[in-house]
Amino acid sequence: MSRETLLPPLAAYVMQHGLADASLRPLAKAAGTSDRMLLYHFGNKDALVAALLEYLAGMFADALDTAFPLQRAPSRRACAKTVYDITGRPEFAPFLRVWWDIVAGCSNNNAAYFDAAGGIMDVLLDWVVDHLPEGDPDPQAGARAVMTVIEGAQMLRSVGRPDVGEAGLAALEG
Amino acid sequence: MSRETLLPPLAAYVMQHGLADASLRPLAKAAGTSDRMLLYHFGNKDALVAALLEYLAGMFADALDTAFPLQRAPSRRACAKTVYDITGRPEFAPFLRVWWDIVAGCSNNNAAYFDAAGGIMDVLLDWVVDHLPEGDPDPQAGARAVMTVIEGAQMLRSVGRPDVGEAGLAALEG
DNA sequence: AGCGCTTTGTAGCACTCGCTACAAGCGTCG
DNA sequence: CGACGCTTGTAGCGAGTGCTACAAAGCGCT
Repeated sequence: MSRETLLPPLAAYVMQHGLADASLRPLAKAAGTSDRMLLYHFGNKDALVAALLEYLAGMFADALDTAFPLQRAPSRRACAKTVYDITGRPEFAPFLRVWWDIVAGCSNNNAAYFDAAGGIMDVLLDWVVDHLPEGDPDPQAGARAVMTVIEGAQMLRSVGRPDVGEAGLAALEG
Repeated sequence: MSRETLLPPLAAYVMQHGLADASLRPLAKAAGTSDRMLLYHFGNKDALVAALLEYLAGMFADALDTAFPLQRAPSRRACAKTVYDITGRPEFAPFLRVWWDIVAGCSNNNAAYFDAAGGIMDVLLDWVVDHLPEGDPDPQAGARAVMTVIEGAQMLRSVGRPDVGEAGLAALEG
């Protein structure tokens, strides 16, 4: 048993139950150990969560690449719509649940969450840049515009107002 | 002492400490009572939270109207930028902290949070409709586009990537 | 005054939380 | 073999959780 062995089942548990109320004993049970051992391997809960966040960010990046490989979108709007649709698929729901826990943690000034969130956004931003149309006049600005609309639409979908976000997606120019 | 007397100090406490880890005893202390009395007046914690969410939604609507009265924006983009700037002011930070707790709660299938979030989004949507330029060709669609970008930009600001969201705001057409 | 109702205080329940003290098992190496 | 260090189990601590049992105030009513 090591961190590397422990992280996958721990991440699976978090994806199913959310990050906010993941406590040591249930986590340990999910990974087939005891809270005692989690603390032995990670030091304390904060370090565990930090390791978990990093691992989950990697999982998210992999999942994105698997779900939507190399091809470029025909337009900014199409790129945004594609990401929106992909992340709306059931297999992405656990990621979003964790994501909103992370965002909430950021607003409560949790440094680890803040770092993780920034990293995840950077990964997603790069990913969008690489999937923008070939001839986009300003891929950096384009990716930012696309990201903003995607995230807004995802949030609105999460709170039960998908129509609002989808109208926002449709209004994206380019 | 009644619900109406209790709610303001309770809401103040939640705005300062977040909704996620607000427990009965600290809440009661903030309101000058005991956990025993909170349960007496509200029945149980879920009902307390539901009442609190409703009260906070009202506070948010009032705060919006106070911060940005009746005038209309010259463009959709300006309208979005104004809301973004207003909600970036320090006095709105507590609302956003609570807001992300609510969104996270929605992703965890908490019905009370879901209802509150939907209501708040509807209020904000109506507010945006009323502040769009006079001659907007399609205020409903416009407000939705504006909302999507605002929320995306707010989220990106909350996780430490304000530049991304602001580029998104700048790319809003109209 | 005495009754009944609403409001309040004290104390406690059973539980979970993160974390730790202590010791037993374990394989490795001298 | 024995001693050592890495890994693990058991048990528990002190604090906090939502909630409840019980009783005592305060109040208006007849």
